[in-house]
Amino acid sequence: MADTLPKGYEPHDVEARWRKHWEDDKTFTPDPDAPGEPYSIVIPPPNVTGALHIGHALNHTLIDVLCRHARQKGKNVLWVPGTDHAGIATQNVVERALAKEGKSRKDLGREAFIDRVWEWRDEYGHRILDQARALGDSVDWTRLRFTMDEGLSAAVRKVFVRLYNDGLIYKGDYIINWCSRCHTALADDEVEHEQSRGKLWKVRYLLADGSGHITIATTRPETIPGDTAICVHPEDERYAGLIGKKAVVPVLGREIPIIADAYVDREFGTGALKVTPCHDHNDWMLGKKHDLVFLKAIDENGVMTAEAGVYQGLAKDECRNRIVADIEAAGQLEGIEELDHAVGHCYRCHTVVEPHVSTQWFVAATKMAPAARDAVPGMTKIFPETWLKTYYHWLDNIRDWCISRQIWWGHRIPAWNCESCGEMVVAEEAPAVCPKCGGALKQEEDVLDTWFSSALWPFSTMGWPEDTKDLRRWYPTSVLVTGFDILFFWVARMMMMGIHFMGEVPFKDVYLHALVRDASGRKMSKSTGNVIDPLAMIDKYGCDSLRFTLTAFAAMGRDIRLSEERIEGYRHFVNKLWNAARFALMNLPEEAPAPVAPESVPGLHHQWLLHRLEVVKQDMEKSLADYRFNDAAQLGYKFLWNEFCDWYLELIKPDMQSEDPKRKAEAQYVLWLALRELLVLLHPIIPFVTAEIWAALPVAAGGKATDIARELYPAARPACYRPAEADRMELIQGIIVAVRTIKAELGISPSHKVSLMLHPVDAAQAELLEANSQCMVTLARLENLTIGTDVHAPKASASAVVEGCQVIVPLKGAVDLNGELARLDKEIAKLEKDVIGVNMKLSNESFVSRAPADVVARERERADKLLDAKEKMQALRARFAEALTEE
RNA sequence: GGGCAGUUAGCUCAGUUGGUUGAGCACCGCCCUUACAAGGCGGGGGCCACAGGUUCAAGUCCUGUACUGCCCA
Repeated sequence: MADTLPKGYEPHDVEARWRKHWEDDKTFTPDPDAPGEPYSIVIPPPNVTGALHIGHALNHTLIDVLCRHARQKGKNVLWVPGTDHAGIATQNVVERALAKEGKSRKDLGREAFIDRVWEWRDEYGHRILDQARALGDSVDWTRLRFTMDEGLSAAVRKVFVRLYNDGLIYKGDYIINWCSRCHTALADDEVEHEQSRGKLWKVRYLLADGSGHITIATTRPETIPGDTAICVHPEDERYAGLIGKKAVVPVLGREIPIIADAYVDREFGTGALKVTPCHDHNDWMLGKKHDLVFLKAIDENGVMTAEAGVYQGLAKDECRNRIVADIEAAGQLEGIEELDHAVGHCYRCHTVVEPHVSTQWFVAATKMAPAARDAVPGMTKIFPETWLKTYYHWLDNIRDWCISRQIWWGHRIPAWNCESCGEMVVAEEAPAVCPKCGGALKQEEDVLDTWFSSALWPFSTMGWPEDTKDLRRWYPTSVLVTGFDILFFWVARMMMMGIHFMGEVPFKDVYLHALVRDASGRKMSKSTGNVIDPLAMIDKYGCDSLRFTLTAFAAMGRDIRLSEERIEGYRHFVNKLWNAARFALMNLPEEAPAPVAPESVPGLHHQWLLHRLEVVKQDMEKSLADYRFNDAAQLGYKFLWNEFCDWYLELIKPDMQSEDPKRKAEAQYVLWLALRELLVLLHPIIPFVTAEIWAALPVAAGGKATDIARELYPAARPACYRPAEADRMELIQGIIVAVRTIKAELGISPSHKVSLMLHPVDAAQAELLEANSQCMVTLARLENLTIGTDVHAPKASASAVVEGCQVIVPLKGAVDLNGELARLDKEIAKLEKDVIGVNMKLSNESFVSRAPADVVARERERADKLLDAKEKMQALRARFAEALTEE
């Protein structure tokens, strides 16, 4: 058996083999008719053009941990994989490819272009999915979905038509965010505001009656040709006399009214605001309110329109330069100030976004938001809770959602306009002719926002609008796991759609994880060059190392600072497990050891280990139930390393060498049992290495190795929960550590065998020590051990006190006696400090009378122990000092 | 400008209802003890950002200050 596992863990082949096995075997394809409580998660669909980044790795790891654990709990688990079509991003990619051929999409025409995008999708669109496979995602690949699939597209059309008929979708002229590079409208939250240094120009507008001027401040002088009013605060005394007068737009010469509105911030600039209703969101609102003229001065390409007069045809930036120069020449430029202000950028291409008036389609989010709001936290809980306020704030201030995009790749809006009578028909399938006049129909050119189809993801992936088994079984989903950055884009919108169409929230829990940053806390980005590529990490350190690292750092509500060293560090953990398994295999029989009742195995070390295992089983389950991933990882880490490896494996070595077949068989059985359960506990986090070890462990004669991915979480074994035995074991461990410390601090080689004398507090302790003398001899490396209340410490002895038991190591040979004296003094000083601290508490009248009785009792007990230890140490020191002076 | 986090060992972070501050890495000793040197054993290192308050008791609850980060306008 010993040679079945190589000395160091080699993840490469192991991972490849298990990935293939799980997919071929359809291990993660659930049957809706199978028993078990349903548990489902839909993957946050990655962008089909994307490449797997570390954020995906975190997201998928956490979901996978939950899914694998849910399976272990006997649940019927569905994890749906898929991608979204990423309208703007994908179109950009294909347009760039076309540009290399010297063509534009217009050259191809709509249909040919869309065919071309599909070709691209078929060729490259599976890249990110293949990358996800590398992570070990336990998704059901047979249920793979894409937002442009026929079924999901039908769902989009149905939703659109129903919302339209319910008055929740409408078409109209509004000011929207326009990306002149992507050439499309964007939703409010698709605009990223960035702080940047700009200028504030102060410009004089002459009054039409020649009585003077009013000075406004603007950050965007190129919009001056679109001005249709000047607005001041109604209570601003500086301008009180000007309200109702007319001002003249510089250079253009148009007369515009001076109006008053409390919206104006008197402190900002000059307190006088120029109003450009077509080119600013707030000005749009003022324009509507005051019934102003709407003048479009900049077109959708960022070029000045005819309204801009002499500036017509100029790019807006060029216009800015020219108009500022002209104003200055006219003597109307009063000054220029530096100003930090937020500028909106397109979240896809980072071009500066232009507010723009145009005809668009909108979802009446204002009407749908309240239901989504009220469902939290009653129906859906958000973890961590700190995001609750943000969720509410966004929904409370939501504006209608602009869903039309002026691109071709996506779900084309299912609305047709009659070319004869102008009638508009909204329908799931294309009508043949105009139902009103029989005229020819033409479909809307625009497509829908990708997030519109993503919002349906929790039910469209399960087959809606058909009434499918999957939907009945798995909707609503159990939890949505995603980054907080798409709380609005996605989570809130799924809530609105789920509630409206399914009558039920789309998920019971939402777990928002943090962003992965680099070691110095910066966001990872290609341009900064600080990205950590998960695939490269997997290649280098193994998938389990990466997964364990991400899980161990996934503390709630905190960003993860990741560096390669961390992943490398956790590779050691994976290797540690591997080597523990190698040890087990070397010491286990060919076939599974004969079962014994674990609760009746003699041997304090077995009882201790089994007890600890019970505690860890419980704690880990609790951690995962609370989405405390880092705790779960930590529990596994410490148990494996600091208890199972550091102590238990060492403690059973003598058992394995034993001549007593019963003793050896018992140890083999407990080892086998505990290791198997430990593997199951760790499996959700590190699936590959645990699967490999599991398969290598001996099975009962004639039995076949099973797949750990199908194993159930180990059931509780209450009879093995024995805290009293664990405490006793800890005493033995304490004595072993005390001897090791004495050796280390006195410069005695660890391998040098010393004598040990133990003076126990009472007969019970004496008995316990006797019964466990062998493990002390082995682990503390003793040449002999004397136990008894009558042991007489030689004067020249190093000593310690553990749980009242005096630990005495007689010193001989060239040992640094002064060193021991210093060591004792240090120990005594420490004890003294603690004694004083506890006594201060206990002598405090109000502590004794007001603190709970159990707390006071605990402090009393502690005080007794400390005092006892201190007195014993002082006595031992006194003897030792005598020895020193005799020399 | 509004809101939300964070500030604990040299570094990165845990610390769930208030009840002796923990871990990993780094550091310093000593060890090739036949699972693992990607290892073992031992050790040092923290007035928990600052100032108040509540309490018998505060890293933990409250108020304020400073700095850092994020979101929204």
